Amino acid sequence: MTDQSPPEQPPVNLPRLGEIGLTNFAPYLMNRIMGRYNASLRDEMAGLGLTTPKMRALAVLSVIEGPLIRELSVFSVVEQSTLSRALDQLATEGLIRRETDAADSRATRVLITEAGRTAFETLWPHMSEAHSRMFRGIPADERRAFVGTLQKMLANIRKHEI
Amino acid sequence: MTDQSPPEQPPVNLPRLGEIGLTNFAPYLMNRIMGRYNASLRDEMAGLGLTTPKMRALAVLSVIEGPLIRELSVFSVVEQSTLSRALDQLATEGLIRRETDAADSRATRVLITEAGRTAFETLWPHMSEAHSRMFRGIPADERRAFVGTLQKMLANIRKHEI
DNA sequence: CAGTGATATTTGCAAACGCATTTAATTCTG
DNA sequence: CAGAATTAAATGCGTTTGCAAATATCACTG
Repeated sequence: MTDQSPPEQPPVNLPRLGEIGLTNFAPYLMNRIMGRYNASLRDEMAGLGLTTPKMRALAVLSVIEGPLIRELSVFSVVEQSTLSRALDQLATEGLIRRETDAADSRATRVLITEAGRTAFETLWPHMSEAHSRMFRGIPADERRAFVGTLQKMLANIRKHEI
Repeated sequence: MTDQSPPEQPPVNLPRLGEIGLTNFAPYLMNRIMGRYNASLRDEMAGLGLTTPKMRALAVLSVIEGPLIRELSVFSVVEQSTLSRALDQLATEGLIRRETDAADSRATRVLITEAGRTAFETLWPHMSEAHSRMFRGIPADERRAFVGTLQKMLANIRKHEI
């Protein structure tokens, strides 16, 4: 696998990570912030018998009605086989139910149950609080700009996604 | 542990996630973007025999000289026991070496080797490219503002950290 | 419309993970 | 300064993860 046609970039010297500095490198900062955010929710989730994949599925399902599992996998950022097993558990606990798609019997749609909504609503205040903590002291217009940039970034990376 | 003095917020009705909308909720967007970013690096890393924790450790070590394992755990956003085992592998492969701290013989400092630097430098162009892709079409001043906000956010959540 | 290739989901399995505990060393306290 | 409490790192162990393969269904092609 020899790289036989380098796109347009001439072999310029890339700035090194050390020159940029860790704390100026957006992916590093984002990983670090999200690591903390996710960790801060884990305790709360554990108390509700939820894991990160289960919680993410519930969160998406609280907003999107009856997606296919493959779609849910993208939206919830959970690998599909992991999601499949998370859904097994959620179904056993009565928080979601699976329903074969009417038009394509290979496909499965996922529906949140009332119990599922309730579970997510129990968790939501904690997510909301973690969110507020993260943005503490950051003015509304800066928050808006930040989210706007995130949306552009998502558009950039989802080119070949859903 | 009863919350005995709610800060300033009266028990207002929290806006629901559905009202905010997934794609306006920063943590969701950040998780989704970083999920893609990390996944896009995984193939490259696999080819080099690296996993996410190993890569993160190397990345930090390429910038920070000889941190304690506990510090490296925070900087690299890898759980300490996971990091301990990742370092075992990196040491076996000759990419880092551990050195007992001179002043405290409980503690261990981690040093990157030349081979480690080389390995990271092989990966760096791909990280850099994933970074560029993420920010494609976003002007420099918007990027700067974005990173500025991230830095504030990190400061908010690291209150009780390093 | 049989056969080949794609697509949706699940499952087998080995590796990775993270919590809790252990081991080792340091610091604090009376 | 002995003993208790704390801190750093490693390890035991059950669970989770994610890749690859299997299963089931659908779409396309000659």
